[in-house]
Amino acid sequence: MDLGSRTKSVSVANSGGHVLVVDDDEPFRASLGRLLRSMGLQTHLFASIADFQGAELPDAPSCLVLDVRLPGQSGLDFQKDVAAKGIGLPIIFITAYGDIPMTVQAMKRGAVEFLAKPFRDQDLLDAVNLGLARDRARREKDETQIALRARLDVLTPRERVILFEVAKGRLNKQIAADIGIKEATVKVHRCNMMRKVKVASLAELCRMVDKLKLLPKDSEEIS
Amino acid sequence: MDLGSRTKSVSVANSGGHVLVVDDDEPFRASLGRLLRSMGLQTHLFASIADFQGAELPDAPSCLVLDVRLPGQSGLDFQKDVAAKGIGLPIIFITAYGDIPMTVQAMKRGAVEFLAKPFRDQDLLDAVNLGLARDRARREKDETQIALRARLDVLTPRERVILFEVAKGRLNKQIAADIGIKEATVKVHRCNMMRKVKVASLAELCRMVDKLKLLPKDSEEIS
DNA sequence: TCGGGCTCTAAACCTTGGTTTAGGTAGTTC
DNA sequence: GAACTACCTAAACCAAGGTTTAGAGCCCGA
Repeated sequence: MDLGSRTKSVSVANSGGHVLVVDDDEPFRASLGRLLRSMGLQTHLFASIADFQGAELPDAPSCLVLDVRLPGQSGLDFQKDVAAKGIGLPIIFITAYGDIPMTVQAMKRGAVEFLAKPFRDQDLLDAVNLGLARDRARREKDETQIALRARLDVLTPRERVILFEVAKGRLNKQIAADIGIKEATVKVHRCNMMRKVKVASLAELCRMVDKLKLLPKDSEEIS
Repeated sequence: MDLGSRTKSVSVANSGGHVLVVDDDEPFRASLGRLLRSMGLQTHLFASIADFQGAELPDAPSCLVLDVRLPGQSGLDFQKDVAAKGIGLPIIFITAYGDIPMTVQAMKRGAVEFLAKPFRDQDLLDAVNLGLARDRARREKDETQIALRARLDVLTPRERVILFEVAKGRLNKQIAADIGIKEATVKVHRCNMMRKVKVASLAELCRMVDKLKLLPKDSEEIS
């Protein structure tokens, strides 16, 4: 990336977002910050991973622009840590001294982009857009999951049991026999459960439960 | 990869599979073939993409080992073609003259691995195993889809309509009003439909339909 | 053109689900 | 300990789903 001489011919298509930059090269970092801010993005600049870790993550769609070679921990190791911590922050790597194995490793672990310096401004902005789009999707999914769990939280233990049995397609009388109560009672629990989780049909209930179950799953689109 | 001097210390963990190698370097190609065959894999060696395209794809879990730089079409362009044709064959790239943008592009498009020559035999075998595993999963998914479609094929038009309405959670009487027939008739179609698609409960039906719907979707696991 | 097969239609009958009402028990608060 | 709350239990009644049987229309090959 050439410092200075930013042109307005580049474009972003997102509706705001935060970009977290970790790079120990101050002039480069500042230049990157100017570019990103000029596109209406909010920037958070860090000189090291330690600095980054000390900071609070914005509660908004974000992505991380990370130099591979950093003092202390390498960017690739940090990527692994971030993934292990369950923080699904999309990462864009930039590097002056990259090689192919490094690139492959980063991409395999889900990096959005791996850019070798020097790169075109637009390439970075495209990557940032893609990263922010992914983070938006991830955040949406997380929120959906939280909302689903909230709906389950209002259920009593019995109702919860019956929810899962019903979602499996078992009959009231089968459920009743399993847990040793009368079918009439199962019906009551079932009715209350359906009201509490706010579903009108068995079909809706099944879809709700299935969405809930595939929590660990995460489908990635390839551009 | 060093020609000759193959050791048995390398390992594969798959239960057979086909590896399609496209590389214009004959000695290298042959050496690769020996390595793969020594691990119990079936090999198909091609000197060019044209040769590969003339051949028939094995109807078994397979993966493609592709030199990036080939006479005529480049390996990367070929990857795009293969993907566009809907052939989900996992691709492992090998190259002597790779760079980072090339690597990133290949990985973004779903390549299993991108190996720079020289590489360790085990790295290639690991990649082949991963590729074969992915292809096995893909083939299984395809087969599931075909089986699901076969179950729908035995339905009459009316039954098909009612299947989707029922799976949406609509009541018999609502369906009846929509399509202008008596509720009694809907019940009959519904009953026949459930028997034909071999599901015992509405829950099963919903899951069947939902699996069917996410045909274009393909979740990729990151290693 | 006549039977045979397939589809759509529908009524009758039975099973299952859904809702209301209500009693019982345990824990909590005042 | 009385009142309150939350939960589990269950019967009674009504609504919806499931199954069987059967007739009407249609196309096709004998």
